[in-house]
Amino acid sequence: MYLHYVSFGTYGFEATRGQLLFKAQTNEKTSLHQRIRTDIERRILANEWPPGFRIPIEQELMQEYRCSRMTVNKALSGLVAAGFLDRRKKAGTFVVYPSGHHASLVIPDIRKAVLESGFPYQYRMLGRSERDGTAEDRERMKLTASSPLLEVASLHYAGTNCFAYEIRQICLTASPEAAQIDFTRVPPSVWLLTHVPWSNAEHHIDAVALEEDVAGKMGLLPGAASLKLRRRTWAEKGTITYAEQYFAARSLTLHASFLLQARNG
Amino acid sequence: MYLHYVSFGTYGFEATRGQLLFKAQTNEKTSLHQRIRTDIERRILANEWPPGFRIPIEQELMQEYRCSRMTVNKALSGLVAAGFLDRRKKAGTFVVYPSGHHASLVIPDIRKAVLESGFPYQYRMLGRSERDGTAEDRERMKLTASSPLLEVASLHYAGTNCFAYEIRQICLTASPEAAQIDFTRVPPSVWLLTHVPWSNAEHHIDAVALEEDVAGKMGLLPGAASLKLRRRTWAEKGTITYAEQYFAARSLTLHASFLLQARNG
DNA sequence: GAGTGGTCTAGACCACTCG
DNA sequence: GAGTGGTCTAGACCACTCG
Repeated sequence: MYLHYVSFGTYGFEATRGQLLFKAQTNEKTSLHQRIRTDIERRILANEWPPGFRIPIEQELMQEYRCSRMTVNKALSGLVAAGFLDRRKKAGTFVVYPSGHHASLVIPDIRKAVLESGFPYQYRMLGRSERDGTAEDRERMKLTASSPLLEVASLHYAGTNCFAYEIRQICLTASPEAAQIDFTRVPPSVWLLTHVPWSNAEHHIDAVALEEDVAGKMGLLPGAASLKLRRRTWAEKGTITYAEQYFAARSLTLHASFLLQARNG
Repeated sequence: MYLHYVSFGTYGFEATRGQLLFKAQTNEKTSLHQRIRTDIERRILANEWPPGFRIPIEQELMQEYRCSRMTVNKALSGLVAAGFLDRRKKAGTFVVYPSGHHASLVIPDIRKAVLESGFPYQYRMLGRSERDGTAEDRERMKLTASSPLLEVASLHYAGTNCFAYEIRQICLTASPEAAQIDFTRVPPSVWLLTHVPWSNAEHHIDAVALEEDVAGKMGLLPGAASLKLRRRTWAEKGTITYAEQYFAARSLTLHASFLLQARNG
């Protein structure tokens, strides 16, 4: 029964679908479960199977696509993970009602963002201090215990213009080696990325009017519009670092595209 | 060989791991492939298997976890989709070097965002017009052909404060019914969400200083900081709508959390 | 009770790509 | 050439939940 898709019949609706899928296969070398998934996704996006619609059960799809249950199941599981379908035992498989928008956001590396804008990148450390974490620090870093922190303030330039101001706290309990690093030469983000390679992050984005001290450091007027990014980064052992970055208005645009994942709920 | 995990031995490293996995199973009723996935993910996050590391081949993992190849494969495929692993035939399976940050962003429904802030929500349409799309419209809406557009400007209030100003174009070729809708009563976003339920979207986020006309409509001073969201929405047949939304500074914060999907690249 | 999905197995053939 | 992953099958047992 291998290469079963070659032996599709040529009459009836199911045969037609089979033919179409086979053509797609010869062109793109996609796997059968992938083609089934794409086909069902297309029906949903074209509103042929609208939200709330109960799609055929696995047994019927097995017949339509002439394949085993595991293959249909793989396609449907992907569509569940992608938020298109909801499956309930006994009840069946339903097209999800979309709610709100979810998107996949690329949080740019500042250096990369500057270079992509066509300007030379320059980094300058403004200040560095070690101190014990305050209650406020523990709150925003979600630390359970007090910890010494390393605080680094820095500026990032695109050519002669200030691109971003950054103030960052690094938890020295989680990353004691950070105390030894010369952050006048290496931006903390770069060192952290190579030092703590696998981590989770949580971001908050809003627009603010710059306060006088930050505006002064950035060479902008107080009250200037700025995109503010707050990021907490953590790994297995807890929070590693918390950073606040201020971008001059229009210097940075975040792009977020449609995200299949987590679309339901 | 069903319930094979009950019959794990009690000596040696593999047996120990089996025991741990079994315990997790009895507590949480998670499936075997899910437990394998979580276990490998933990090893990666704990840097036990650092970036670049070649993890054991499927045959070895089958032995370690005492299961079939399909089960191991399902776990590993999930980790590939999540961006943790990279698989190459003959070469093996490797832990990915993370590059940049990706996050899952929730794009809030304005009405929902206002109500969640604890204020009553109010909507007011400012203007409505039909016109032919200009070259600029076609550019930002990515329309291939000229089309009549419906343009709706509106304000969204949180209590007595302006929460957002929105200007939206709806492609009347894609959604001719929109011409008949009374948008003084229904916000376009609400009508579109129920009318065109499955669609894709692309967002751009930046901070701007409000220009005089927009600031005036929002009851703010010119130059005030604002989070600007541009969204293009499309489905099978092409672009449906393009919207620009201005949020008063600090009225809206976007939250983006770590996204496993698409972390590599 | 019975329909439906969730998961797992043992085995198979194959494609890719490293060396 | 050979190691490794990619995919698919046919069948099985089971859990959930609808009615």
